[in-house]
Amino acid sequence: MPAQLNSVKSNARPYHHGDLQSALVLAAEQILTEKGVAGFSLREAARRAGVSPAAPAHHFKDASGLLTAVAAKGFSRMAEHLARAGDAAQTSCRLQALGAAYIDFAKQSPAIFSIMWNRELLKTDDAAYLEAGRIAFNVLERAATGKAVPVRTAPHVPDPSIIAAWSMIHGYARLILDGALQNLPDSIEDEVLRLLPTKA
Amino acid sequence: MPAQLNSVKSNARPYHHGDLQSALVLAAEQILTEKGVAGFSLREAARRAGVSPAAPAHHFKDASGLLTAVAAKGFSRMAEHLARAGDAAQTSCRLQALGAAYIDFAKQSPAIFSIMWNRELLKTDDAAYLEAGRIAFNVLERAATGKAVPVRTAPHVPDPSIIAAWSMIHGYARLILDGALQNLPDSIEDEVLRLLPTKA
DNA sequence: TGTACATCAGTGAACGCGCGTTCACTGATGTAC
DNA sequence: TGTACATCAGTGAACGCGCGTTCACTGATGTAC
Repeated sequence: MPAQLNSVKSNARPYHHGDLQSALVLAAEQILTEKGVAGFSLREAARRAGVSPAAPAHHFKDASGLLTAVAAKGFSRMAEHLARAGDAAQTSCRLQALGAAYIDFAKQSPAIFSIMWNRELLKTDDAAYLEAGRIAFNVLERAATGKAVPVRTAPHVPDPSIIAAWSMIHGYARLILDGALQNLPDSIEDEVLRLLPTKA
Repeated sequence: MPAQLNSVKSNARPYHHGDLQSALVLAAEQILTEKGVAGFSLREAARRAGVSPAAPAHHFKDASGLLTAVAAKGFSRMAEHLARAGDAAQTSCRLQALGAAYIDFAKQSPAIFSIMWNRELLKTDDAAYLEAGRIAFNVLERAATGKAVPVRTAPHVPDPSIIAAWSMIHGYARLILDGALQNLPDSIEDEVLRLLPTKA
C-alpha cells in the first residue's frame, strides 16, 4: 500500500471507531454529569462519540443497555474506591473508613451514584451489573466482619449489623445528594460514622 | 332560568372544572404509580383530569411545578403517618415505631416516596415543599428526643444521633425500593431497627 | 502467501410519535355601582 | 336587585423539537482454503 494513501486514510475519520463501546460509556457519564438523568439520550451519546444515531445499537441494544453498562462500571469503581480505603485503614476503624469512602464516592460522582440505583432505567437482571454490585457489597461486608467472604459463595444471610451499617452509610449519602442535610456543621459526617453499629 | 336548560347544563361537562388543582395532583400520583417517573408528562396528567393540555399552566407553571405539589403532599402524608405511629407507641420504642412507619410509607407509595427526593425534577425552593419536608423531619426529631421542637424555631443543629438514625431508616427504605435487599429474611427489618442509635 | 467471501461495525436519511408551549379565543364567575 | 364589566379558568388547533427506531447500504476486518 502506497505511503501516501496510507497517510490520507489515517488522517481521515476511520470508518470503524476502534473502541466505540467505551467511548459511548464515557459519553453517557459525561451527559449524566452535565445534564442529569432527565437530560440523557442515546442520540446525544452517539453524537458525542462522533457516530451516527444507529451505531450504539450494535453494542447496547438501547438506552437502558448503555445506562446499565454505566451503572456496572460505577459499581466497579466504587468497589475499588472502598477497597483502597479499607486497605489503608486499621482494623479497628475499617468500617468507618469504608463508610467515609462510600460517601466520598457519592459526593464525587453524584450522577453516576444516582444512576447506579435507578432500577427504572436499568436492566437490573444484567449479569455484569449484578456481579459488580455483588462485589462492591462484598468489600463492605468483608470490612465489617473482618473475614474474607468469597463473592461466589452460596447465597448467605449477612449479619443484620452489616445491613444496618450499610443502610446508615447509604442513607447518609442519599440525604446529602438530595439536599436534605444542608446547613449542618462539617463535623456531622464523622459523628454519624462514629455511630455505625458494630457486629454484635 | 328554566329548569330544562339547567338540567341540560348540569349534565354537560362544565366549562370550569371545579377543583382542577387537586385533580391534577391526583392524576400525577396515578401516573407516577403506574408508569414511574420516566413515564410522567404534563399532557397525560391533563388528559386524565379531562382537561386540555394548556389548562395545567393556570395552576402549575409547568411539569416540575405539578411534581413539586405532589412531593409536598407526599411529605404531608408521611408526616401524618409518622405522627400516628408515634402516638400509638410507648416512649421507649417510639423511634423504632417511627422508623417502621417511615419504611412502611416508602413501601406503600414507592413512586411518591421517590419523587419526594428527586431534586432534579422539583422546584426545591418552593415554600410549601420545604415546609412540608421540615414538618416531617420535625416529627421524627420530636420522637427521637422526646422533646417538643417547634417547627418554626430559629434554625438549630439537630443531635448527630438523629441524623444517624434518619440516615439508617432512610437508607434502609431506599435500599428496599432499589431492590438491593432481596432474598433476606423478613426479620431483618426489625433487627435493623433495633440497631438504631439512641441519643448519647 | 493471496484471494474470496462472510461477518461485523458503521452510515445517514427517513419515519412517526408525544412532548411542551403558544395562540387567539370563549365561557363562567364575581364584583362595583 | 340588576346590570356592566373585569378577571379568571378553560378550549383546541398549531408549532417546532428531539427522540428512538428502522432501512437499505457500505466499508473494514478476519478467516478458510
